[in-house]
Amino acid sequence: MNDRASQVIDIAIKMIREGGYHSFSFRQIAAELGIKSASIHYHFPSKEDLGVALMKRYTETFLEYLKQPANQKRPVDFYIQAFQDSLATHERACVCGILAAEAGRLPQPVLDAIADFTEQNIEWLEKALRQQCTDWSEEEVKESALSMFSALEGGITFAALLEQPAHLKQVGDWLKKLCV
Amino acid sequence: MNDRASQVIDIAIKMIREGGYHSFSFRQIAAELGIKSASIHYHFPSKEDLGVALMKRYTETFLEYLKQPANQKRPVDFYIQAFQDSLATHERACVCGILAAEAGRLPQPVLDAIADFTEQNIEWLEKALRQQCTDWSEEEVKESALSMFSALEGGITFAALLEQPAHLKQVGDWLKKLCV
DNA sequence: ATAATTATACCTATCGATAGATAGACGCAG
DNA sequence: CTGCGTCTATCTATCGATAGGTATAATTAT
Repeated sequence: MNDRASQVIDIAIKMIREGGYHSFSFRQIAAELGIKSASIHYHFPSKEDLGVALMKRYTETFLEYLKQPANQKRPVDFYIQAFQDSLATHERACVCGILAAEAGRLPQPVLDAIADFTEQNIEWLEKALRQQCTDWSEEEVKESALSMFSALEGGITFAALLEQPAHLKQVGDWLKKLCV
Repeated sequence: MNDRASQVIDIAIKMIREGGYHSFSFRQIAAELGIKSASIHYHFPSKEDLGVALMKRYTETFLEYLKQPANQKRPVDFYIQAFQDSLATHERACVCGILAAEAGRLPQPVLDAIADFTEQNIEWLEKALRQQCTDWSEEEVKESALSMFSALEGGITFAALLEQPAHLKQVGDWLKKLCV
């Protein structure tokens, strides 16, 4: 992955945060880079290819962020904080949640990449819950991981919509209370 | 609101469920009705007008549904069931959640209509929680209403994405356990 | 009661903008 | 001199929106 391709992905992700998959175009990305749209087709033959590449990078980046040492003690709290940090930085919802909402109009390979992000996040949360809530049953862990992920995705989406980071903070605090 | 305008809204809502605000066009709706796109502009001068009208109808319909007598005993459980019913019927996420994900590219009046749906839902949930969990503090009620709404919106979005209604059911069951 | 007017609901045709995508040429670095 | 990265130029398709016309129904005025 060379620099240019990486720049293209950066801008595409930024644009997806603004309004989803159908809100970024090769022309707009090219314009921002000072090149032509045909040059982007050189790096990513189709929009679908760019969509998949972008989702893979997004997943990698997010999982990499979660590896920070700060998560050692209370990993669930750290995970919740990651959502709040993302909202604070970008003032927008999670790319995965945004794309998930467009499911019916996305190419299958992109859908697969989104599902992969979801799966990996829930797995990470399950591990975190096993570590932080040692007395929980395996069933409790699995159900909670799924539910917490849903709550955070919904929370960040509506916090971004209403331009109220406090909305997500309340959801986060509420979730933290549940794992004592 | 005459028949034709109502039919237009029906189809637009159906198409939004498939892929959001930018996935329905006047032409496609017209084609499905056997008329021309210009005729839809007669009923709704701009796409923004249609978007607002559609969100208002969606909000009304949903709140009307919640008035069913079945909600008397355990209104929170009934609210959760409403999301599962919607997923079972349409096999798609909530129109409000879908549009919320596109926030950055939606006309302000449409955003306002979405925010209105959100606000009314959370208020409904607060009332339901006061009724069902009589020993909760007002702060608990408010935080829980917000969080439950977020969890259900996130849950239905990802359940639709993964084509796994069980995902939403798990979130619902998890939420029900929290209000004993 | 009849004529004139207005409203309704659609039509055809077209606009400018934008989308994703492709073909073929150019310059430059190794 | 080969090939990577970019260019120009263009294609087809679709978008929201508008102008202007038509036929029918309802309303109003004479």
